[in-house]
Amino acid sequence: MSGDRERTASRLPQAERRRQLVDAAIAVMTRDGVRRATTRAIVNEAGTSLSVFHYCFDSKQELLDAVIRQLVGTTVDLAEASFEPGASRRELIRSGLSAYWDHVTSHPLEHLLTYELTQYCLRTPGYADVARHQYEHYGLTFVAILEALGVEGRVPLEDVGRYLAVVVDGLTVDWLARRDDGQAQRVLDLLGDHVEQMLA
Amino acid sequence: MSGDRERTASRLPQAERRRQLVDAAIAVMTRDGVRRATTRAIVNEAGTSLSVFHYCFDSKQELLDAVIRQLVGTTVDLAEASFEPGASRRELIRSGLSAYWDHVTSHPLEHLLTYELTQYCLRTPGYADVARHQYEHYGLTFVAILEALGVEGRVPLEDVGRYLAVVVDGLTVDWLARRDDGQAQRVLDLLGDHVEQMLA
DNA sequence: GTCTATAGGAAGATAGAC
DNA sequence: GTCTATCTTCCTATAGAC
Repeated sequence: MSGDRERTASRLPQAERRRQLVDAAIAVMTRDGVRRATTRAIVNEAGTSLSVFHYCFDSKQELLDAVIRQLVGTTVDLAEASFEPGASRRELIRSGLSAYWDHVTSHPLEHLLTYELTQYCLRTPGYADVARHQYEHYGLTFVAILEALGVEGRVPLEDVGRYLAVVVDGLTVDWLARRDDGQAQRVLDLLGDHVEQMLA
Repeated sequence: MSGDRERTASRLPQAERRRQLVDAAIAVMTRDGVRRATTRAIVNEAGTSLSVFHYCFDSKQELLDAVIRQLVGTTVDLAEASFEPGASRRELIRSGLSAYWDHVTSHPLEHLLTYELTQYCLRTPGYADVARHQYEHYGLTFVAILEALGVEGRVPLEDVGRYLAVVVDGLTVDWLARRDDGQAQRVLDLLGDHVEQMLA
């Protein structure tokens, strides 16, 4: 009897509560921004109370750590999932950039959130390394994709991958501010050209 | 008598107090981040009191408006000042990028602040247009520089300028997070190559 | 494990004397 | 114009009953 999972929306195991609160935090942060993601707003989103929160997390900082850990991996996975091997190299890079860009334009607030968290880390003592690793990952992910394609050009892949990451990142910020789809597409086309040249 | 400017560090004209408070706000925001720039921290930096603050500004939001207005122009001016006409086109673009990059690496917190303010605008209802204009300016500034150089290539200058702005912006974020001077330089070199190609 | 109630502090903004 | 003192609100975190 005592081992039964009671699904009465209360008395959940701690691990599950933590997941629930992390998801709620991400939902609030995505929708309203980091600034407005107070513990009250988060527990309200999760449908629990302040004391449940502090039963699962010692502090808000501890929740933020969990949120960042969960989110940093997401963008990397997205990039990897966007570049499916298959067609010619030229087509592959274009379709990969296109798939990635579709995600940006259809989930703008999620991408805005990653920038907010990056800056939070850059402004919070002891969190600079988190931002560093995050951006290290971005570049290395593109390098890994290029390696998986078996390409090799006159420019070191390390730099081509970084170049890709930098342009995509800069274009995302620009698009979030201006929402100019047409010019974003033209910049992506130019980027595709340049990547191809570097790999030629 | 009554018209004399008394320089006793108090009883300054309102306009001067406002400038003083805006400068103090920028100093605090640059050093400690937007999050920690409370009105108390700002008036402390300026050496005044809370009531002086609210005598000059109706609200903190009004101060923020003044701060943003003052800062948006700065980056634009910086880009324009970096690209001095003179040498050959190739040399000019490289030296311009180099001068701009010198400013980024020697004033990292100032550039970090501009990103913080952009995100603040993107997350604050009614301020989306401020971020839009800010990024509009960045691209147009590079376009104006290219036009002043008298160049004209197969790619529309509008897109080349935007491409420049996007890459420089993305690279700045990347460098703020990773501080990899060597790779930043290599990305800038690649950017120089690509710009040249677009103008060829 | 979850609840209500509250401590304790920091934020933006204001009042009124000088 | 500037001062000290205070109001109000909202935050994170805790206490203690159930």
